[in-house]
Amino acid sequence: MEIFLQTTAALNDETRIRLLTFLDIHGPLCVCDLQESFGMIQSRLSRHLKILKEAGFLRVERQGTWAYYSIRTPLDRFRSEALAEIFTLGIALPPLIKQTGECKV
Amino acid sequence: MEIFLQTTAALNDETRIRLLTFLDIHGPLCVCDLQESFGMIQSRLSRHLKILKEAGFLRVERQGTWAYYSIRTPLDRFRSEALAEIFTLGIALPPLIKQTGECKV
DNA sequence: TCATAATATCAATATATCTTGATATATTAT
DNA sequence: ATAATATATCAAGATATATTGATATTATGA
Repeated sequence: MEIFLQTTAALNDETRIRLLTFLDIHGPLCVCDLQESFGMIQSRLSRHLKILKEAGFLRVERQGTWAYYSIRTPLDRFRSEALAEIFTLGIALPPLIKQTGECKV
Repeated sequence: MEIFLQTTAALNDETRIRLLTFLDIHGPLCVCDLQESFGMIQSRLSRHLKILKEAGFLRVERQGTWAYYSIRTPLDRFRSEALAEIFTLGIALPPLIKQTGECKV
């Protein structure tokens, strides 16, 4: 029950839905890329990414000080069906702003 | 987006998860049956049933003063996958206490 | 080691959701 | 119409979650 509610809680937030679709489209991105693209402050992003990771949607690859987030594969049936459902919604996303080596955000 | 969040919000509550599984197992039940079985006060049940109905999980058949709630069929892929996921959790449920005609709850 | 940059966590406030008790609505029987 | 029953809704307090700004942690390079 607990793990299921963790999953549904993760899905029950507009910011996290947008992050999931964005990461699914644009592949592994570091926090500062997302920060620039979404115009959000870092602590807010970090919190939402942690929730999505702990709910089993994301994986993190650390490269030095950077943390690259991407959709975890393979996803189980429920999570991948949720992701598929999200894609039918036609959510408007910001353009990707990718940092070139040095971030300084 | 709004409809999706309505669905995830409905799934993001332990009481509603238990109601969903219970209704899936025991078919159409009126509020007073659920009230007796779960030992919950009526207003609480009514509220949760409304949320599940508006999120597309339940349908209601009115028969006189009784309102019979059951799982809506057919469910779309996301909702039925959610229901399937719930069943893998092995949630403990109360025994069904069915009213015999007159309710008086 | 020290400075800098990227990310994570904490504390406080704001917002949303759940529960309860009271009240309202609707249907049936007298 | 009145009374009784089943269900729905409302208002208030309790609990949980989101956002923000500040601080802590971690890794890199001088």
